[in-house]
Amino acid sequence: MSPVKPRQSRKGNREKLMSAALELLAEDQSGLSGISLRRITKACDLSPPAFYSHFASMEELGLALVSDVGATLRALLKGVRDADTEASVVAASVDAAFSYIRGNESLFILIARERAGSSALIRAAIRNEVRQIVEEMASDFHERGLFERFSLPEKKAAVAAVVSLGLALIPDLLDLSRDSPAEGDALLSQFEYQVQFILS
Amino acid sequence: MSPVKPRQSRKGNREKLMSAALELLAEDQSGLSGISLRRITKACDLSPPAFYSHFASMEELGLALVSDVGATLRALLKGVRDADTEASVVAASVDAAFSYIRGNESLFILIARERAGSSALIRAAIRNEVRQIVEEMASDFHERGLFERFSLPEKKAAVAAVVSLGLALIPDLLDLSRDSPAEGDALLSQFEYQVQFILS
DNA sequence: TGTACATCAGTGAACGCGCGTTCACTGATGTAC
DNA sequence: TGTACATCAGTGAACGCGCGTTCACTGATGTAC
Repeated sequence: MSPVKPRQSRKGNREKLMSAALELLAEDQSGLSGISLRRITKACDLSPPAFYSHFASMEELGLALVSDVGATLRALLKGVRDADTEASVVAASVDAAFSYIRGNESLFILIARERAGSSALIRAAIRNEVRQIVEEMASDFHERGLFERFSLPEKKAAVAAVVSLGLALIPDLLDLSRDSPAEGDALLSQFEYQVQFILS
Repeated sequence: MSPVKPRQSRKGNREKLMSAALELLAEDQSGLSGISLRRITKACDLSPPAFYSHFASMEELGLALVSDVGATLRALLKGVRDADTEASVVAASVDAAFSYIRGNESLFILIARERAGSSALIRAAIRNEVRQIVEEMASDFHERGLFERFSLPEKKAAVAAVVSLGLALIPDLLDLSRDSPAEGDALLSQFEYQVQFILS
């Protein structure tokens, strides 16, 4: 009966802010520049100024999110690369990446959207994460003698192409499969064609 | 000496609004959701409410811009397809598209950014323009007997891949070549590799 | 273990700002007579 | 050609709103004694 006193807790609020931002990002479909500091703090039951105890700006929060996603995705892809025929590596990577995407849509909405988004710093951070993933995969293939018909720079170009196509696929996939799963499937099978073309 | 009376002119203001929006979009790098109705009208020496004489909302202006860019680009690519060997068609299309991009950066910043942007309607419109371009090019190749090792759906997938990679290239190219032309060139030559891979 | 203290993540109130949108209006433009 | 008129793209003033950010402050938390 007494009015609820919201009792300030001081643990894990940085993480709460980050995941609230991700949720808002997915709910709205507005990009980082469309969700406000005030909405994020409200979603965490914090006062607006509390934000500044953890981040100097929304951009800094965005950078933190990008670095999280990059680390997670890199770990995921590394784990999947123990297959040792070309076909199985490709299939496993694509499968893993996409099932992860399905389960963590909001992370990828962030990446896909901010890759061409409004903050130059965030664009650069995403570019770096992607480049890192591409370099790791290409070197890995190189060392393990896969795709030997490609030189190392060719391997990088090929992996970069697949990753870029995959990223570009995300917004379309989310949009289309919302009201027509069939169109989503068509998109996916077109993607499979494209991967085949690239990896000869 | 007398204070300038801004004399309302009633001609071509719709177009002025559209090109002011494009300019702001390129100056800022903030996406459609980052430029305001008020800034657009101010750039045209119009009062804010004048906007509503031409568009019901910013989104409607965005749709008009997308349709303009699509029409222009389609015309451009059609003009370039009279080359009749595979290599020359590819080279001419890539050249034409990229020199056009260099000269009309703001149009492509719009497309590249709003492709994954905040308005579902605009994303759908861009998807349609891109799809149309892809279909036209693929059918055209088909009729003229180019790339016969590909079936029609394969041709579409291949063209779609090239276009998608090209669009994804734009923000990176603009960002990187700003302070390091060398990196921009590296990106372009990687793109050439990728086009070769896809078209076997 | 208990107490004093420093730290610093939290608070609410307040600010000025630019925003989209409405309203009643004005006067330039093109058309009909 | 000149005049009366309808249309409708323009105007300035006003609105309420959510925003980021500042400020002086409070009180939970962990550490040193």
